[in-house]
Order: sequence, then structure tokens, then C-alpha cells
Amino acid sequence: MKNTKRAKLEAAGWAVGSVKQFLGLSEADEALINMKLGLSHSLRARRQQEGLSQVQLAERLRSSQSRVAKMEAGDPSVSMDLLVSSLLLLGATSADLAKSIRGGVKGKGRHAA
Amino acid sequence: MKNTKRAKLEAAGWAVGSVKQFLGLSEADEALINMKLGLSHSLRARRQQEGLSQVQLAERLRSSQSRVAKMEAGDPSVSMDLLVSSLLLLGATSADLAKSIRGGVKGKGRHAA
DNA sequence: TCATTCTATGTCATATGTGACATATCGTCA
DNA sequence: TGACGATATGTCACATATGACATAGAATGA
Repeated sequence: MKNTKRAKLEAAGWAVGSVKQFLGLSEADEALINMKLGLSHSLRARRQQEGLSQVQLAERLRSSQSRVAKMEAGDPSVSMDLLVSSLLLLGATSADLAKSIRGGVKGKGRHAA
Repeated sequence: MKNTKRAKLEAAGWAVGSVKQFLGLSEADEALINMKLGLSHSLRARRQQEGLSQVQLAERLRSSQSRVAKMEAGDPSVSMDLLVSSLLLLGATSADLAKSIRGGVKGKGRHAA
């Protein structure tokens, strides 16, 4: 993963999938990104659900606010492992994660195709 | 992740979950490991389905035989990202992955509790 | 027995991810 | 306006994952 524009575009609310051929993304790359974005959004949703700030969540995860921000932004520098283990620490079940992964990005995107 | 005995035990066919308190594993750690094992097994299943050797699969993935072996063995050194992207390259869909993740290890384990 | 093929395991240099820090942006309230 | 809290972004030292290589074990066939 190199291109950073990608994540920015997507985090900015693009309908994911629309940027596929735009950059040289393979189907697999695209799918992986979608899955990660699904997890990112789940993470933010759960955090807000619990009424936590990024700082508070970072404490629970024994991480830092900046990393939490990056997780939620779908930054290419965050691994799926980190997203998943964070969600698990927030109480998500395997079934929850499966849903996030399968559904990819759920939030009604602006610019929807 | 540090302990390597863990993966060995599990790869050896233990009913996953039975080793939980045995080592100092949190629920989250355990869940993550289960998910990874589910993916590992899916990978092996798909490879065999296609009649590929580990060497052949490694070529497709632009990786090496040893890493494929480690992926399939559930070695702690392999990331979820690698497992997932490998499965995607093998043609798995998001739904397939969701299933593997949700179900964790599927194979009827010996030593079942 | 020896070859051959496939898989497992250990090690290493390099690539990538991570937490931490600084700093910027944004919104809200006085 | 300024101050405050929350979030975003860039950078860096250190940790971990990765591909590659060597080598060992296991299974099969001659």
C-alpha cells in the first residue's frame, strides 16, 4: 500500500468502489480497502456509542489519540489486525466483525453512484 | 503476540478455546486468534481445492513457500492483512471471508472439549 | 536404498506498522 | 476575540511482519 490520496478520498466520503479503476487498483486491493473501511467505521460508531473521546479510547487500547484518529480515518498505515483487535476490546463479537467486513462501508455515502 | 507455543498447540489440532486460560490470554486475544485460524484453514482449503502446491500458491501471491506454510499453520508472525489479501487473490469474496471469520476454526477438532 | 515432491521450521535483511509527540484545524462557549 | 476540548496530520524511533534462503521432515515411487 503506497498511495495515500486514496484513503483521503475515501475518508472524505466517496462512495467506495468508485475510485477503483481511477487508480491502478486490483479487485483484491479494492476489496481489502473496503473491508478496512467497514471496520474503521464500526470503530468510530462504537466509540461514539460509548460516548468516548479518541483520547479515552486510546487509553483503553493502550495506544495514542493520533493512532485512533488514523484508524477511524482509514489511514493506509493501520493494519487490519489493529482494527480488529481494537474492535474486540470494545466488545465487538466475531459476528459483529463479520458483518462489518462483509458489508464493507455501510454509511450512506454522499456521491453514491 | 509473543508466545509461539500457542500456535503450535492449535495448529496441532486442539479445539481452539480450550487453551484460553491456560496461557494468559484475554478474550480479545483469543477471539483474534480464532479468526486468524479460521482464515488459515480457509486458505489451505482453497489452495487444495485448486490443486496447487504451496510453491505454486506462493508464486501467485508473489511470496515464498515458507510464508505460505506459516500462513496455513497459523503462525503468529503472519498478519491478518496477509491472510485476507491472500484469500482475496484466491478468489474469495467478502462474504466468504466474513464466514471464515465468524466461524473461526470450523474443522471438527480432535480433543474437542 | 535413493530420488523426487511437498511441507515445516529457523534465520535474517529489509519493509511496514505502531505509539508517541508536536502541531494544526475545527467547533463551541464565554 | 480568546480559551478550551476534540479531532486531524506529519514525523520519528522502535517493533513487528515479510520474502527469501537454507534445511529438515514426510510421503511416494523406482
